[in-house]
Amino acid sequence: MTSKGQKVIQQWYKQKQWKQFPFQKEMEEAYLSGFSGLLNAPTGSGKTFALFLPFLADFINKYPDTYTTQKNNGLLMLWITPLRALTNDIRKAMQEVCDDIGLPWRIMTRTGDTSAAEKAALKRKLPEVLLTTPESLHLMLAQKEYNKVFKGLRVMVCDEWHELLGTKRGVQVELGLSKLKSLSRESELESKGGLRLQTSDSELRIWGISATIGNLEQAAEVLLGNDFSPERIRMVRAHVNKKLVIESVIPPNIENYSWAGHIGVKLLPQVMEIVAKSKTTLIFTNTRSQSEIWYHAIIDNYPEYAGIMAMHHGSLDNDLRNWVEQALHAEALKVVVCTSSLDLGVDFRPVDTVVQVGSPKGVARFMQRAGRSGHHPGAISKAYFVPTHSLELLEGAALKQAIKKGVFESRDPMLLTMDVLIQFMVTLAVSDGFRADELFKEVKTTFAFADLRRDEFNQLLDFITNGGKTLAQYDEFLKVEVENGLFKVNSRRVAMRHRLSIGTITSELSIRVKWLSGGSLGTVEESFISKLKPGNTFWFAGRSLEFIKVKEMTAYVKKSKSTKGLIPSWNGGRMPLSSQLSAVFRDKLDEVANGIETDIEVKALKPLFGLQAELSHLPQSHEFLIESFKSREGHHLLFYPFEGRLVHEGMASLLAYRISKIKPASFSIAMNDYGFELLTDEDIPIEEALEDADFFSINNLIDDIQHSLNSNEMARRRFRDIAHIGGLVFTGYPGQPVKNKHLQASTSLLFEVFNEYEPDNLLVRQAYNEALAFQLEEFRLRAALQRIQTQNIVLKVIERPTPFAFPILVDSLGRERLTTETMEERIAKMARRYGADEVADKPSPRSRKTGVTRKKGF
DNA sequence: GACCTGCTGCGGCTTG
Repeated sequence: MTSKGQKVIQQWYKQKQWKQFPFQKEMEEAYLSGFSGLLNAPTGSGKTFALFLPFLADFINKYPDTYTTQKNNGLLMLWITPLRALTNDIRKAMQEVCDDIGLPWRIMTRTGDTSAAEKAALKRKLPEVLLTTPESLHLMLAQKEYNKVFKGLRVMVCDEWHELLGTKRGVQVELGLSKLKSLSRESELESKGGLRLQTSDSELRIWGISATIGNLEQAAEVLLGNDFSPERIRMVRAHVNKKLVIESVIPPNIENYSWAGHIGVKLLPQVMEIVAKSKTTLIFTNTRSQSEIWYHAIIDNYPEYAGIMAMHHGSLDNDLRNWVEQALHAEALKVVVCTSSLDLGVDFRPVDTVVQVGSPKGVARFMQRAGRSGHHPGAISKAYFVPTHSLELLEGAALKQAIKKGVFESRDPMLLTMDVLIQFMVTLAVSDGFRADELFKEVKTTFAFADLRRDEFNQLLDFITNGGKTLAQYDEFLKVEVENGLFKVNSRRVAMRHRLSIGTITSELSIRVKWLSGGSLGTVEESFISKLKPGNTFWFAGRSLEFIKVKEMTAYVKKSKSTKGLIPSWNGGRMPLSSQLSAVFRDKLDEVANGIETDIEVKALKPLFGLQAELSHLPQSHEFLIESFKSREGHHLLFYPFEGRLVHEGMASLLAYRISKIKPASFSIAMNDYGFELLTDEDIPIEEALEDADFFSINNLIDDIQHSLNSNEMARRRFRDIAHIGGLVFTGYPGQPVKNKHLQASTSLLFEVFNEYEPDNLLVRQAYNEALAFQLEEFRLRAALQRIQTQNIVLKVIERPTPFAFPILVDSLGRERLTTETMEERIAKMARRYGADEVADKPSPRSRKTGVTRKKGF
């Protein structure tokens, strides 16, 4: 039997001359039967309509009168997206449907872009559907009488949930939802009449929309929370078979292609051939600096592209980025060089080709990017993989295989992030206040805080009211007052400061680059600008700029004619090769070692692998290769776990520590995504170390790690963000930021104080846990060690660097130094080498070049 | 024989 609502929708489809999406029926059935759940569908598959239309049908069925007589008030649907830009597009699409079927609804957005007038209008009369971001949702929860806004809510949708899951923004969504769920239950009890006639179906429904990830079931669990019974949950899968063609660009002369490097401009001619025969191409690079370099290289060598080429990355001014996006839409551009900044967002129909320069580091990321091309239903996505060094070409083969086998990375949800919870508690205290028992119960329904203990919760309560054990004497930290059991912020100043700092995204302070004549180009880092002298030229935003002066965090520039100049680099996150892609990469390597040569990438790499076998060994899956050689610089040991650079970093420090227990030594450490190197100026007793069954063991792992690297420093860095999110430091009023150094110093000081006087402080504990989980990838490190223990160790003494070793030896910038020797021993050793007088001024050439200090990030 | 990495995302304006 077809309901009235369904009929209206079907008519709409007919009017549009659209076919129903294949998963539309299933989605409709699930929604109309009152389920909550997760819709697994890629972007561009019509997922917005798939959810919005059943929602409309459901409404029309239940309130046919309202549908025709416009008698409706209040928010019915809340739609959360991770991107401001998405809200506008979706709003338009929804409004069109409503207008088409004659439903007099208002669809509105509420983000940081929303003007004060619009916000006022929103308050005066609530729209039926509101599109927003996690941050804006929390800002609404920080308003007085927010319960009135949300009490009639029927459905919450979280779009692009895979993007938020696994982040603190995701936890923010979980917490916000828990509040809305409990509001819905309250109003259910109160409601008599109005729109909430039938209690049975008035319960809040929650739907997530997610691209395919490795843990979809868990994604649904996290979104819905622990109080959702499984029989009310549905998973709807779109099964949209998007045709994807992947091609690796093979360097013409593989013998001469560089063994190391990350830029890849050597293959510019091949890439430009692809660009020439495509309509519109996106060239994805891994770093902002790399996109500047590529843009520069294209303009230099293919000047005819001036005017039809653009660049897009996160440090460019918003106006510029918006212009690029519009120009893409309008088919005014032939090629855009970009970073992940174009991973998501508005659909760019004209794009028919995607080029990925360098390793995409993960299967999902590559799929996402490839999907930016051929965005019409039924169109083919075409993606090219461009290796930046020889061995990386094998990743091309691995990517193809992973996609064929349907391997996807998981997004692990974050747990017990106390900083986010503190912020949420103060948010509620700022608006209408909260009661401890009720809030504890609500918070426990979230996946993130399912294991939160009451004593921990009490610690947080104490923290926001009394500053905890440590900060009790500072007024600054006494934010929340308790009146008759109600936790509430009474100070207007505290409330305002809190609203100013809602959110979980923290960022480094940067220098804005502006023309002398006004107009902003974007931002660069302070460290880059400090390298420049007035009159120097640098390249940024695709232009040659002359640096004039710095004033109030702004670098002023004017146009330069010089074709040479520094290109800025930015310090961003370090993405390791994902464990899934690493695993397929090892499989491919095993095929190579067994002489299987079906992939064109493997065929092309034959000379390289031949040389590796000749100079050393090609490890099969049951083997673990270690290479050892001596040079002027000292004794080198190279290990190849193929587990991504973060794991290698931890493993390198760990093994260095374990070796140094046999014989004290100072190690220099270098690593890439495939392996790592230990270097010391004395003989390393590696055979002896390998005989010890505990060398690769996970016994005492945490202990040994804490001895081997500066976990304090790692936690301190993590603590900076935590303190920020937890509201322990104030970053200043908009437009007049607190100087970064002050912020750095005060979080550092707080960390010291806590560490010393309150080591069980929840935020400090969180800092150590985060360092372990995200900086060291402890879980993966364990798994890798366990795997290695089952493998046969193949130790090869080599004469000269192998194709495997070379890129690591080159990767000296990430070199770290681990010292277990006493200072006297080191001085004595250097004295023996240089003669006593010179010791003080002459470090070894290697360490001068690479720096003894740890790289930023640690 | 030859090199030199590190992404994205949001929000807020006036008080002490």
